[in-house]
Amino acid sequence: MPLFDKIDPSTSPVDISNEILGFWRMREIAKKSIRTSGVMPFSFLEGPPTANGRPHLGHLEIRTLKDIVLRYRSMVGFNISGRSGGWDCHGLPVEIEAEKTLNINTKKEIVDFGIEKFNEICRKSVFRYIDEWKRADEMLGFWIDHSNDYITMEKDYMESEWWALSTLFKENLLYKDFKVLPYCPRCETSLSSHEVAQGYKETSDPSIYVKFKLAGFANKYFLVWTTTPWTLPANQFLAVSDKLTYYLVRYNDAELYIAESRVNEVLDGNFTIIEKINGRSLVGLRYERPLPFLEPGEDTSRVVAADFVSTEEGTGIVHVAPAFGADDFEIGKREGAPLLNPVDQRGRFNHSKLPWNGIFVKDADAEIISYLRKKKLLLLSTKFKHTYPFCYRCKTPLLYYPLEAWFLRVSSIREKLIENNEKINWIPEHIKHGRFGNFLSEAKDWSLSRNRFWGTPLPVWSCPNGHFTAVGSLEELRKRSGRELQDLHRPYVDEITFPCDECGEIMHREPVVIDTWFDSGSAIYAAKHFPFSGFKPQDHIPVDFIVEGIDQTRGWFYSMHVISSFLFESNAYSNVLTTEFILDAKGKKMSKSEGNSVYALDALEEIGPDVLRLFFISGAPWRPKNYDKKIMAEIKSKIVSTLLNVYSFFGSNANLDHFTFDGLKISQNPLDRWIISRLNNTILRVRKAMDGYRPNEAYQPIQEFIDDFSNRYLRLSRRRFWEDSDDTNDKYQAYSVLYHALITIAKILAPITPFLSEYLYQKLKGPLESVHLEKYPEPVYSQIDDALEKDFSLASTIIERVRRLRQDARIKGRQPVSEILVCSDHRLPGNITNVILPELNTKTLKFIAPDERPVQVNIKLDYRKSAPILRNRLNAVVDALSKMDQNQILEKLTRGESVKVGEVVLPPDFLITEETPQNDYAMVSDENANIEIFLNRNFSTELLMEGYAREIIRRIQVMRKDQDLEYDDHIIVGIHASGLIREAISDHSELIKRETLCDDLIVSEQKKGTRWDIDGTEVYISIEKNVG
RNA sequence: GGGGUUGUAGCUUAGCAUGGUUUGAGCACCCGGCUGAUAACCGGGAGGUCGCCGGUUCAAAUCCGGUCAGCCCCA
Repeated sequence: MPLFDKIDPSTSPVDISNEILGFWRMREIAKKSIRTSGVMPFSFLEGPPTANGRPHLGHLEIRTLKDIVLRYRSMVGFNISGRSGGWDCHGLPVEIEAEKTLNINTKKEIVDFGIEKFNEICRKSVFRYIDEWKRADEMLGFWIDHSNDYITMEKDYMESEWWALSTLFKENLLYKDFKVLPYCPRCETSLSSHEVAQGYKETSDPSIYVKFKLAGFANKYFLVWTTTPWTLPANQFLAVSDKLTYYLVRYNDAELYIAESRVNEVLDGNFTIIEKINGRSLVGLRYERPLPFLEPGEDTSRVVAADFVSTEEGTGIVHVAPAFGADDFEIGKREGAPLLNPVDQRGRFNHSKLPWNGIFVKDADAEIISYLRKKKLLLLSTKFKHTYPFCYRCKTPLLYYPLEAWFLRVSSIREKLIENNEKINWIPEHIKHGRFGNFLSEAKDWSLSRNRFWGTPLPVWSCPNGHFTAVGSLEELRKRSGRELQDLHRPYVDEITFPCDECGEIMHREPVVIDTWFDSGSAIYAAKHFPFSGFKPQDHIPVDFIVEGIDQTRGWFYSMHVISSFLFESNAYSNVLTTEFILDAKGKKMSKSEGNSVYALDALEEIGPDVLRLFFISGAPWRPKNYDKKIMAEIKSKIVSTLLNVYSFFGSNANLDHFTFDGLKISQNPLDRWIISRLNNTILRVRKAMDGYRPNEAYQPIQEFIDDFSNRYLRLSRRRFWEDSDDTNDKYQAYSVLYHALITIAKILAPITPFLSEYLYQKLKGPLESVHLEKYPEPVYSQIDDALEKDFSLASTIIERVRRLRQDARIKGRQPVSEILVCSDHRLPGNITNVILPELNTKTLKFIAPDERPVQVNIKLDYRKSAPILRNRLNAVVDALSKMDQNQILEKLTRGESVKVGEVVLPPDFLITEETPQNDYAMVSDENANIEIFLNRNFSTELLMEGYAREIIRRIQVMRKDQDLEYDDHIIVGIHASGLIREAISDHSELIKRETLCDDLIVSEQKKGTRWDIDGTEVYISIEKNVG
């Protein structure tokens, strides 16, 4: 019974992962691995996805990085907490899906249908693809504990949020206010900045220049620009900048005020300047509103100063409608004007005095423009292309609309946010002070409430006298109302009322739900049901490590940071890794509509988890990656196949020799010492990368090691494993090194390619039940030998250069040569020379001093310098020069003396020296390594015959392979050949027999078997397995 | 319009915080070679104005300024 399984090196990575998946499941390795974790605490937090969409490649990347870091930390000896999943459940996107199912699209229809039933549909749709998510996690090898997931729509989770919200309310950090917010008139709700950001689109709007007549003047106007004519009925002020200069100009018989810097842009040349004044002087002037249908309130219709007035567009005079702009609203408030809002919540004019009553505001634009034209108050009307926000779900243009809403006073803790950000290790670094830091420094109050249905209800109750109470727990609710709630969602919570503490009136809940970003941002405490459980925030906040897509800088990264700063005065996480998108093979964004997106399960089934995981760390995760099948193939061949092949080589030979591993025995063989040194250096580099949360920096050292291991160490060591070596000790040591390196690379790779590593570990009969129960390899500094690694890099150079030499000299690699001479600063020790001798296929290799080099020096005239001076004496000098003693001239030249040639005296710089190898030698040099190599190209008949013998051996090996013989099958060979080759066969019959496991070599006269042509000689070879 | 980021061979990339020979590698391509593990390997060839312009310096892929292009975020 062989100890090490034979494997087919071309086994597909997908098959391997399937096999290992079964093994893990059967043995419950994941559980055991978590149980055997170390003692140092390390905490993680899963950013919760919404499972109403299918997982795709980008999710796999993020989950791979999570898994790599956690597996690594676990192997290094950390006790990981928070290794469970989480699901984000609430929000508009979920409601959209439910609306689609019901084929409805207004709030009224939802209410008519019934909030209870509607929310039930939402609840179900949230987990539509959860099985697919869990399947993808399993196939990817993401060891996350799904039995312990936190779910943001569960009672405990929501109760924790209630605690948080009531705490913030009591500290006056949660407040209700009337503000102008981006608002979707179709969905009838305000949108968060995050939601707005998703809906910007290029659009074309009217661009009109309107004349606002100065009160008390017949023909004097302010020229005002706007792209929203429908807001003009609600005009209450005009704003100018007191930092700008304005002109009063005469233009087409009217006098107009306009900013100096805009006059040429807006008016064609036919104007004359009447007056030049500072904006400050305009402040306080009164005007007549162009659409005077509505009562603007006392002390309005005058010019005010404002910072936001710019001269990049418009006229430097801005129309202010406080109801329809955030800046406008602030001015209205500042100037104490009553709010004038003639538009209802569905976006229609709702004032009977308006000619456009009942019309959707955007549709009224055209009519308003023609009204102004009729009144001769329109100077100019064109179209204007710009980006404008649309509702990301229903494509309706958003309005800025005054609403009552609940806010978190984020602006009040801006400093704290910035301070806490300093404690975070951002990877990549630039996000800290770039994208994230910039955002924090202008943090605005968080518009928290949504006038919707499927979300965490705001736990604030109010009474008719304007008193508010926030409820912080179910227990408190029970005490106040005497009722027990099983489900905190609407509509159940809406039914709960209780008397006001202050006035005794009945309190009703404020009928809003909260932004779902507050849900996910609450995960640090709500996932643990704080403060209703034993969870101690000081022990777990900040979380050590999170990783999500870079788009979360304004999403989850932000909401967690804000909430944690509010509630725990701490940063929420201390290390955060971000990822960029996975693009298609051509670098195009993946999208459903383009049909080029790749779903997680498809990729896992086609490519396999290990190759995908390697792909994700094959470059920086925070840079976009192209998902290209060619790259997958390269990764597979360079890493997966190579390792399988090394194992396959090891396994088959080790079995033949009945090898069992009994600890690493490093021989004096430099090859062994070298690869062990390389291995330890690799461990060092990989650990450094992993400790710094940069798994991508581990990729290259690992790949380089595997290359050295397979293509240098093993190639040069091969003979040690199969020859009936006299030195069984050396062979055993070689096996121990090969085994040790293999099992160590399996451990190094365990966090990265968990399946392949496990596969190798099992094949190698590792001591533990699973590689994932192992400790991560530690470098053994005494085994690192940098000088030796340098020697080997010189050895590699020599091998490469000699191959070049042979090629130039047309000497096959199989043909032994008598001598190779190397001239370099550094000489290799004899033991390393011996190692490379067979590879060079030379009888001797000598290191020589520069003066021992087999070169001859030719001294030549430098024509470029000498010809213009020697002119017609040139040929005579060249002739004389060639007849002189070259060595004598050389001596003079090295002393810097001139040389006399016949009658002519040549200064040293007229002569150039040129070295050429002596006749018998071919030469090559490598300037980088400062090395010259000479190969003696004379070879005796003896060497020639040895070469022929190797030609024969080679042919026989090919035939063995063609016949699928096992390594240890013995054969009988029959050969027909003539001439020198026939002689070579009989002279070297022992060599041929040994090399090919041939028991009997019969030289026959019959032309039997396969016909070969060796240097023009016909050779016939037949082989058969010796069964005897 | 503002901020961030990336730009090195057909593709994937290393080098860039600490400037220093001729920018290294892998894949793919062509020619040749090696091979009792290999879908592997080795040598050579072709392929780079290190996005572009300018500055600092004896010296710039690297530092500085500007600019162009892609991507992301914001308005």
